[in-house]
Amino acid sequence: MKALNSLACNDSCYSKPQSIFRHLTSDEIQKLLSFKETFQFRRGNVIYTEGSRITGCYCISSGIIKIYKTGSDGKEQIIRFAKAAELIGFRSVFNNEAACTTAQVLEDSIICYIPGDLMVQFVKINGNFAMDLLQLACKELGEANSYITDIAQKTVRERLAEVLLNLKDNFGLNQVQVLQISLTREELSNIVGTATESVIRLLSEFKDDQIIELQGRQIRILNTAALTKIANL
Amino acid sequence: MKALNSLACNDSCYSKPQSIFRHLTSDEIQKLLSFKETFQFRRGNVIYTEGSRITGCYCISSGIIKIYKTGSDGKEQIIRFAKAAELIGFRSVFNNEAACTTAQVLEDSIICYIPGDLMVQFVKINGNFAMDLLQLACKELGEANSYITDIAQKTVRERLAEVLLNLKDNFGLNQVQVLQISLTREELSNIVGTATESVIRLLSEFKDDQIIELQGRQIRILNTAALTKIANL
DNA sequence: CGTGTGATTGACGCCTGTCAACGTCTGTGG
DNA sequence: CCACAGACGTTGACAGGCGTCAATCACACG
Repeated sequence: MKALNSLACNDSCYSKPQSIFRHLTSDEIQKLLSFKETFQFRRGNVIYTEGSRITGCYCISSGIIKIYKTGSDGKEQIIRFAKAAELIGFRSVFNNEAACTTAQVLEDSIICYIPGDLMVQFVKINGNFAMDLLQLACKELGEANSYITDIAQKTVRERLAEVLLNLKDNFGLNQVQVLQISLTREELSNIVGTATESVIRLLSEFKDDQIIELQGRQIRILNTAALTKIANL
Repeated sequence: MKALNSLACNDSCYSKPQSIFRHLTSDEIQKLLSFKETFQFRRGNVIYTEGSRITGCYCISSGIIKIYKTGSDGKEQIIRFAKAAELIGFRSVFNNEAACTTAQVLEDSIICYIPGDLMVQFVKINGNFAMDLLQLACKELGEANSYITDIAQKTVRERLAEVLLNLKDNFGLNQVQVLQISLTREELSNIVGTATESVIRLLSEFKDDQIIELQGRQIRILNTAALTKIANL
């Protein structure tokens, strides 16, 4: 992890229309700029660890982060990913609790740290910002609820298909239909909630059925419709 | 469902220290009182249905509500319960989306309806209220994340033990250690995320091991320590 | 008393987790 | 330049947890 001059963070944190900070006034933006710190992280770096106290939120300027919980037997469960312009760590800040997840860098990232008391201050004085944060929390809550239902009721096969579709929606495909996120088989299994071997076997089946192509960690999606059908959406 | 004179709702909605409305000013409380409507619901009544538009939140004055999602094969997945002084429906209101869950009455309830635009208005003008709501959403988010990890990684046996412990913490035991919430075996299975028959078999095993006693839907918890051990917490 | 809902038990088999062995690739150090 | 270690991926064997189907029982209610 390396501290950077704040200017190194492009303005994706606060000026883009989908930014969580879009409703701050220009005075508040100035304050944000003067307090935030920008860091560079490399693959594998841990931003915060489950159980640790965190004193602020992190806004992703670039890169990809995985957010996971560690189960009682030590196995990771990936809860979600975060990419550019997304905010992480706010749950612990607002609840004033230790982090309940670990945030680890999947692809080299530039990340802005925003002190928690500043976030709280903005919530209290800027109703529109409060609404945006509330909406963000509620959006994640809705996604979590769907996730619970899926994991509880669907087979591993269905869930893997759904995960591939979600990754496609979140990270897109390149010109040759390859998923624009690189995950190990183990990480895939930690999203689906299954054993690594099961993921490998199912991916092979999908390949045999010409639904996907595999080349190391590159996954080329050939037949979205088939995946949708398998996912039982 | 029967409309009641507002006075029929005791003041648990807004005056108790743990109420979500505890930080409203007296002016705002007056406004809340003039806009809220109070209804009586009976077991089985549906407060709102997945997919429907809801125009406000509901604050439980008394009774117990189950919140569930319906999976693609029609099976219910119970996400959580709500009891006195708890707020439901706020996710849809703030995100301005259709409800993603169904709320159904388990035990006869008195419930206050609060128009959504009033909630939004309070969030925007009262920073402390906004913080409380944000904390509520974040608290549920943290619980949902734990739930995801448990369902993904634990066995049905572990999850059932954990569910019994959670029910004990949420609804308590009476003088003779009987859980103070009455659920069908199917509802239990819809929390755990398993088949009804599996719940029945595991409950019988717990009974054989003298961990619980069963009498119809009454579950008497004899050995909390054993449950904790089984739950692998 | 018939009907319906919920609870229970047994039989059966498949999905899926676990264990083990082996192959592949990359980076490191001698 | 090669050997080796270590991480990751793959495949096979195997068992058992758990879902499904079916039959029966218990109980409440009109």
